[in-house]
Amino acid sequence: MEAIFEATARILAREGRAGLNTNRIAEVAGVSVGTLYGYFSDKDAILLAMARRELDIARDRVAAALLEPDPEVHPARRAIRALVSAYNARGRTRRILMETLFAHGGSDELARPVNEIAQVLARWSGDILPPGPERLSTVGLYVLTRAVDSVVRSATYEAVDFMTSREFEDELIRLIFGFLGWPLNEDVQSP
Amino acid sequence: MEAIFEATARILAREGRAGLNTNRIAEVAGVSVGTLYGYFSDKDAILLAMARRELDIARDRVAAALLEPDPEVHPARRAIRALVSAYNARGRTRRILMETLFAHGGSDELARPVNEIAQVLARWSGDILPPGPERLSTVGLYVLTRAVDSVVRSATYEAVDFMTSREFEDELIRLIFGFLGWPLNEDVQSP
Amino acid sequence: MEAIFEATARILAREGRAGLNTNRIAEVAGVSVGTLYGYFSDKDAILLAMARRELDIARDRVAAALLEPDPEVHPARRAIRALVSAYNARGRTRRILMETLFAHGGSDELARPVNEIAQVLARWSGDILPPGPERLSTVGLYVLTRAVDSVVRSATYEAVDFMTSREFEDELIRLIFGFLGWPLNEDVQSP
Amino acid sequence: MEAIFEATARILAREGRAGLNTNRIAEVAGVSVGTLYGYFSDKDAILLAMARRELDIARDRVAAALLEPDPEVHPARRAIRALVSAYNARGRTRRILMETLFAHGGSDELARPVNEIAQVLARWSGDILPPGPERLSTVGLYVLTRAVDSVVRSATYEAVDFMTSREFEDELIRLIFGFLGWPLNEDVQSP
DNA sequence: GATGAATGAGTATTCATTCAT
DNA sequence: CATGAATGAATACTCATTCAT
Repeated sequence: MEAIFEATARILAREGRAGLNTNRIAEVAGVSVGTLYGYFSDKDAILLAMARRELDIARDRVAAALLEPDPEVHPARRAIRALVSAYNARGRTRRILMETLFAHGGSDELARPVNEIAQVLARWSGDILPPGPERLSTVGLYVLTRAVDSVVRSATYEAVDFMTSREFEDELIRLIFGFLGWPLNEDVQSP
Repeated sequence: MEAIFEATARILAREGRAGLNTNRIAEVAGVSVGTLYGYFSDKDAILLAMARRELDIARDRVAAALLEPDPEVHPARRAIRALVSAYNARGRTRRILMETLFAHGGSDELARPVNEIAQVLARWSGDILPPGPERLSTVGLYVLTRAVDSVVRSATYEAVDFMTSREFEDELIRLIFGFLGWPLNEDVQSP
Repeated sequence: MEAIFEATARILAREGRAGLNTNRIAEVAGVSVGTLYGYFSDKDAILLAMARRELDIARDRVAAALLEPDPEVHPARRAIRALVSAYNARGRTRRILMETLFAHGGSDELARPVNEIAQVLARWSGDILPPGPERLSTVGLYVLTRAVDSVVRSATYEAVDFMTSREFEDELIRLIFGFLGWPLNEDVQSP
Repeated sequence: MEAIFEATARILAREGRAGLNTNRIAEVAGVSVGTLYGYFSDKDAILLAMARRELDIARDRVAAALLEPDPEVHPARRAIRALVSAYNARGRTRRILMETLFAHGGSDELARPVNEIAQVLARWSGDILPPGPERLSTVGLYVLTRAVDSVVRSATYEAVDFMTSREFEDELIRLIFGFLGWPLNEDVQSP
């Protein structure tokens, strides 16, 4: 039930995890507690389902941004923008959802979307990266993807004011290009 | 009371946040609940105090590593090692503590130690970084410090097996050097 | 609906009263809750109807056993066998049904079948009992019928291993004959 | 806590099992729910503890009655009186307690006090019973003790009006003496 | 200071029952 | 007649916190 997700998100955003209880969710969603338990086995099941959906949405957006054929903007920049906008929406709610998923042993699930992006990149890097020892190892891919993902995440949670600024974007580009050993000017003109 | 911290850490590590309650802490610490409330105003006050202590310890270690005059190992590598070892200890407990601090609006506090390290670096960069546009802006410093800190944090939470490997260290070095535009060979010989 | 009775009995036998709920009954019976409420006004109505049916069946069997013209086996022994076999089937289910009936103020109903048997005996005793003070008073009849009924019931609930043994039968015969002042040898040869 | 037992008994007597809930018990007992859970692990733990106590009390009274050296009244009659008076008090409450104990698999416990009385009788019967085949077998003892116990129990639950009458007592005596093959006149003069 | 028995507000969850389709 | 999604009152149990000893 979309209404239940909506209600949960609203409560989480307004009052945090402490203000969240099943009766409240039902009330805000405009359904009865019974109905709620008809759709979800558990209080946590709601949070978990939301977390997974959130994760999938972000992954899809980033993947789409990467693959989208826009010659004007460098794919890395497009991916960063998608990531920032995904994280920027529902910051607090998102954070609680991810914590819940994590607390339920979902480290794998949390990591999966990032890994899936990493795979897209890996398949890609053959065509784009200069040959040689610079080829990304598993650990290298890990460091790169986590770095980008977590810097954006941190910025969300700390609610920094430069979150959507061009400068933040540029520094992230520098992080990626620097790591890959690419010359920066290649992207400099991107709008 | 150190016993209280010890007990809290033990419970957190063994059973997670769900298994933590004041009566339990008191019991494990070998004191009475009353005593516990003599030292801490609140249940969360315990967690908060622990979180802050944890944060300070990590910051001190990283700062010490940076400043320590060991010509053999590059300061960046020393800092990374300090960071990894700080995060590697008491992973789960640490995570819960930080979440609690965060949930209490302590984003600033969570960010402070990283910022303090950033300041050490900033003061430093004048001497080390080549002059020019590469000078780190505030945002640049933010991205660099968060990137390193959060990659290590992620690796802890995901319990990756290469956590203490040389390769992981090297990739982090690559992340830093690449971002700063430093040539990698400078550090290659570090033991 | 026979299916409903069947389902209820099965659930009761397998999981006891705690596992019994209307949705479950409907599911196991292969009908919808709505249908269930078409046949019974109430959850308890199901149990009550079952209890009454169970009671009637046992009474009929015992009465039939008493009246059946088998010169080989003494009527008392036949009645005991009928009683034991009635109680022996669906022990747990039966017990819960009777408790429910009782809880609904059905002491009278619970007692009725036993009283009806008592009446059969009373009509009979004129022909069989020796005249005199030994004639059974109301209270006497009560004690005799309850004694036999409840000893068998206890044996069911306690699941004693001699439930269907000849010895148990003999001791019950001794209880009856002794109470009535009949000489035991009269029955001794019964197969 | 005696107050908790008292409250539970009162509620059970007035409103039956349906009206019994932990908050209510606490309220009536004049304590808080928390306190209640300090003394009992569970709602059922209260009922169970009460049931066991009730059982012990009845057993002690009957045993005492049997052993008490009153030459005026026959021991069997004294035991019956003790039993009737034990069952007569708190009929409904008692019934619910025993059902609970039974439902928790306590058939053994329910049977124990009766068996203990049976043992008292067994040790005794050597001195009193005429020698010969009339010696009570295990099954015989079972039938006798259950018969007496359950007739009285039935009378309680059905709330018969002759519960405390001399006639009921006499018929129970007849049940016992008849079963044992004792002549009835032996007890006829008992007051 | 230390103790720990007592408190009671708070919450997840169940399940008999209804009624629009 | 049958269905089964929706209802929501009811209830066992937890645990942070207090305060008389």
